[in-house]
Amino acid sequence: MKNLIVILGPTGVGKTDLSIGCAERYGSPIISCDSRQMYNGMTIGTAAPSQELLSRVKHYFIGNLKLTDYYSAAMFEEEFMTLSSTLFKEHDALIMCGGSMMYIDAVCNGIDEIPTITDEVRAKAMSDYNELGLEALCDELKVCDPDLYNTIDLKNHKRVIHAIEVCRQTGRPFSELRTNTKKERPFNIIKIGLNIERERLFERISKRTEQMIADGLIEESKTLLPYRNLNSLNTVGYKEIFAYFDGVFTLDEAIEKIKRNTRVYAKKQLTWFKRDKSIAWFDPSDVDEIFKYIDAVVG
RNA sequence: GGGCGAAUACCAGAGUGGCCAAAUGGGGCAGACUGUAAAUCUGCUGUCUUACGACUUCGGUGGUUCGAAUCCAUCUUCGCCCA
Repeated sequence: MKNLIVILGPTGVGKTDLSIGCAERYGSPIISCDSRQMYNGMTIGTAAPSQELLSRVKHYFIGNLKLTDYYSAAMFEEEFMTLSSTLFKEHDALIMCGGSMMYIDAVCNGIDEIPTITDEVRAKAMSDYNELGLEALCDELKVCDPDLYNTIDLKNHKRVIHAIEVCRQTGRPFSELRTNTKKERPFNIIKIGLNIERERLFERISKRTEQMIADGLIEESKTLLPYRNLNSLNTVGYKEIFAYFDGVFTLDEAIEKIKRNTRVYAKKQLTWFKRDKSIAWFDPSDVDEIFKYIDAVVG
């Protein structure tokens, strides 16, 4: 049986360093699982692996998308499955590393088959939301998918809009498309969760943010400014700098906001991961212990 | 030395006799999550494990009042003004 070693954890905990060590030990490339590092041109702000690391170990899904590309967890699942089936021919173990919770789950558990929404349906739903309001969409959902209406977070417009899009496009209730089943994978999954004391994590986040500024985050943001309205740039690190360009924040304020929003993101990641009982947690500095744990499974 | 103004929960800041454990924002904490997820959304945030409940708060002290964060006296600190 092949093994997928998943290295996950909150942002800034030290996943990249460990992934390099693991990759070299198990002779695997690294399959990144980071929804923002996939975009080309966002390297400083997303703390993407350095050029040096990239040349040392083969990485997938780093800078492979254009800022304008549409992408989703389901697409990642599909691409991952294709890629891994190829790579497993030559490797017994593969390393996947990243903190995008939903992408990790899409790979490990699968995600239901839902048609990609067409531009027309999407635009119509968006304009309905803007003109008629969230309540109107909720009313529509109540009729076309009562089950979902009763369980969905009706205050979360993104979810409601998407539900409406699916119902309209398929002519069927969104909830019917949800199978609630975990997909079988042709490989074992070993989840290594990395975490450290919160205070230390926040300290690292703070330092890393300062480093990003020193490394040229502002210059990088300048080149990305024309794309600021794209979803890819709705990303911690860039939006705050854009606000600084706008004069909304001073630079210091923007930096503080980045640190704070990164902390919030890290906490959100931990909230998500906490639910997953299949994760084995380690301190990233306990490398020997981590290797021991993986060796016991991989053999 | 004299005059005026301010003091509110972690911070900022509303409230100027009962509807006030006290608006709002920030921050903090917790949570949700099946298609742009580093997104989006929710709850809690004086104490009492839970409260439709109880108890302690609005610089200190003392008073007025059935009732005070709100009124009076006085003290302390801070800011401004006249010396």
